[in-house]
Amino acid sequence: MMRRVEEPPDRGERAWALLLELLMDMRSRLPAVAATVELSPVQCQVLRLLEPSRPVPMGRLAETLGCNASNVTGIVDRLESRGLIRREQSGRDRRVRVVAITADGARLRRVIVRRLNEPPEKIRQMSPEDRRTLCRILSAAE
Amino acid sequence: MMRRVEEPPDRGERAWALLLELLMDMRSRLPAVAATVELSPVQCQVLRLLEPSRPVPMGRLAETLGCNASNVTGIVDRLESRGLIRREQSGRDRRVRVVAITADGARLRRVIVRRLNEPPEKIRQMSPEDRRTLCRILSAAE
DNA sequence: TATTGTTATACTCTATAACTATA
DNA sequence: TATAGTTATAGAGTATAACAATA
Repeated sequence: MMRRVEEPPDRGERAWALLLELLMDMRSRLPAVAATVELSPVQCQVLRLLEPSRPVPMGRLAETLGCNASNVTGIVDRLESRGLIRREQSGRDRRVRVVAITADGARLRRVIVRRLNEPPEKIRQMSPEDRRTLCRILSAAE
Repeated sequence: MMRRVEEPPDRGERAWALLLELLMDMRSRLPAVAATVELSPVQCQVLRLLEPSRPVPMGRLAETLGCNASNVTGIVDRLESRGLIRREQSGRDRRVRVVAITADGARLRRVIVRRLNEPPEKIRQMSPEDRRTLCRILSAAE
C-alpha cells in the first residue's frame, strides 16, 4: 500500500500541537502580569476584555471566560470595590446588567495591555519574514 | 521623513498580538477538557506533564506551573489520593521527592492528551498549505 | 415558563509565613 | 546557613443548586 510521505493526513493536529505547546508555556504569563498590578488572573482578563465605551453584559463575560455565571458576580464585585469597573443598567431588558470600565480602570488596563503585548523570546527570535507570514496566516484565521 | 510602509519597525508585536488573541480564546480549553475527566485545570496540566517513566521533582513542577511550592503539595495530594500519581524518593538528595504517574494515571492521561490535541475550528479551517507553513515557523521557534 | 443575575455552600487554587528534614 | 517540601492560614476562583426580578 502506498503512503503519501509528502503530505500525511492531518486536520491540523500538528499545527495545533505546536500552538498548544506555546499556549501551555504562556499559561503563566497572565498570572505574572496580573501580579504586577495586584490583580488576580481572571480580574486582569476581565479588565482586558472591557474596552472603554464598550460595556459588556455579565452573561457574555461568563461565556467569554468559560465559567459559571455565579462566579462573574464575585469577580465583578471585587473589581467594582476597587473602582476599576462599574455595573450599569442595560437599556431594553431590565434583567441584564452591563459592566463598564472606569477612568481608573482604563488607566490600569493600558498598563496591562502593554505588558501582555510584550512579545516573548520565541517570537522575537523569528526572522522578520517568518513573523510576516505568521501574521498573514493568523489574520486569515480570525 | 520617509516611512518604510512595507516593513514597519516591529520586534514581533503584531505576530504576538495575534497569537495572544488566539491563546486567550483557547484559555477555556484546558478547564473544559479537565471537567470531562473530573479534574481541576491544574491537576489536568500536571497529569499531562508527567510522561510515563519520567518522574518529575516537586520543585520543578512548581516552576513549570509558575506557582508557589506550597500549592504543589496540595495538588499532588489530591491526585495521589485518587491513585493517579505517586510520590517517590529521589536517589541522591533525600530532601527531594519526585512525582511519578501510575498505570491508572497514564490511562487517564492518554484520554486528556487526545482531547486536548483535537484541533479547534480556527486551525481546521486553515488551508493545508497555511498549516504546513505554520508548523514550519513554530517548529523553528522551539 | 424561561432567563439574568444573585446568594449560599463546598471545594480547589493561590501566596505568605513558619516549620521539618536534610544539605 | 541554605534548600526541598510541608503545614497553617486567609483570600480568591469554581460549580451546583435555590432564589428574585423580569421577560
